[in-house]
Amino acid sequence: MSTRTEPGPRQRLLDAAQELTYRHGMGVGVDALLKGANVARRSLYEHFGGKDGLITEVLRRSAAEDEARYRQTMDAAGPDPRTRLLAVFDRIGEIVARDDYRGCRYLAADLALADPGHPGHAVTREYREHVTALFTAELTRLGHPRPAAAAAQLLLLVDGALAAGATRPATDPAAAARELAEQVIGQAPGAR
Amino acid sequence: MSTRTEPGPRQRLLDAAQELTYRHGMGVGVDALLKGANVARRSLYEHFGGKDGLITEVLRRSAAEDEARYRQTMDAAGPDPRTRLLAVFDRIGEIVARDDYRGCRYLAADLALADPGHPGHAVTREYREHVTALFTAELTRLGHPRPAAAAAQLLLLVDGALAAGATRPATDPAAAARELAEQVIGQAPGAR
DNA sequence: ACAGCGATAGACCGACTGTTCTATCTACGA
DNA sequence: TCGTAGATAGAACAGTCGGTCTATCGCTGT
Repeated sequence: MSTRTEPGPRQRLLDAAQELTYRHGMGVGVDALLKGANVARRSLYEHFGGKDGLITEVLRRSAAEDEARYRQTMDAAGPDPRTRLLAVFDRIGEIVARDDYRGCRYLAADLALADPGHPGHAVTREYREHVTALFTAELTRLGHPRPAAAAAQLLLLVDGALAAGATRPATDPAAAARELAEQVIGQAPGAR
Repeated sequence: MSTRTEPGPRQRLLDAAQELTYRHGMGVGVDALLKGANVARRSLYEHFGGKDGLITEVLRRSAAEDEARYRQTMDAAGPDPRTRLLAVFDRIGEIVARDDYRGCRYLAADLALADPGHPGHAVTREYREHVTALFTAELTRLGHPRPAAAAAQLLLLVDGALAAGATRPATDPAAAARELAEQVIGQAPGAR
């Protein structure tokens, strides 16, 4: 088994690609990825079969990370579903406020990957389903009359906040989304 | 002056680029644009100075068209500001339902045009300001207590609906956004 | 009739795309 | 100690990118 050693080429490649594809879009050149990871050209094709394979793997890893972040954000907010859901929007507020925020990686990927058959699309689709399921679970626990529909509305607010955060960050879109989220959640029986 | 004649190379180029950049993203090649417009290579550089110039001009024209469409959608909905604003979301519902819908052109442009100094960004920014102003005007007429903030929320809902429409059209995101828009608008004194 | 202008077709450019290849180096296990 | 696997550097591939250039065609106004 791997004794804790310095990250191998595969790991370095994923790290570099994760950052570079976000910062400069999916159009970054292979050369830039290799230089960023300090990795030989051959290693890329050995480990991922090509640029598309690398991108897909990056999306997969990012999705897993972000999904985990959603969970831990909600867990850190305590047991109340209402608080847990609103914490997501507070978190988004922090994210879009960072000056290195460049928009939602998954939306950008879907818009940039022209080929509808690109395996990356399946990853982003699944990611959104997982997040929706996360929301739905909280809303169900809350006794919301339409948990699925409300979860879709929350995801729409997330999308909107992330998009608005990329194009007009000064307007604090996460706060605006949070207000609306309160109303979505507030339809539950225990509403104040 | 120009007697009504067949559209010249400049017009053809704009038309073709408007469609191709939307369908295939900003990454479409110059050759594809030329072939799509049936125009000589030289004409592009004569009229627009290069691909970036063409793209910027396409964004400018699209923005003017879409802004006009917002106005006419609202005008067709009658004089009541509430009805006029909600009509926007009904219209968005039709747009995202079309099977050739490929997402919001302006968001895609901002995400794809990596260089923050690209003149296209100024166009999209101005476009969003105009639409926001349109919303603000209606909300003000309605006596909304926070017309600017509410307009920002409506634009966030528009962004969210357009983004969701691109990634999961089956969920009827425009309807979900419309519900929330009603609540935004409903904060005005004349609320039912 | 002819000059001039706008458009056309298409060769050509260097730079860069993703990919394949050879050759060399290094570390680990038998 | 030697062989092998994995990594390295880098040449080379065909293809495409955006952009420049030459040459020719066709229309218009004088």
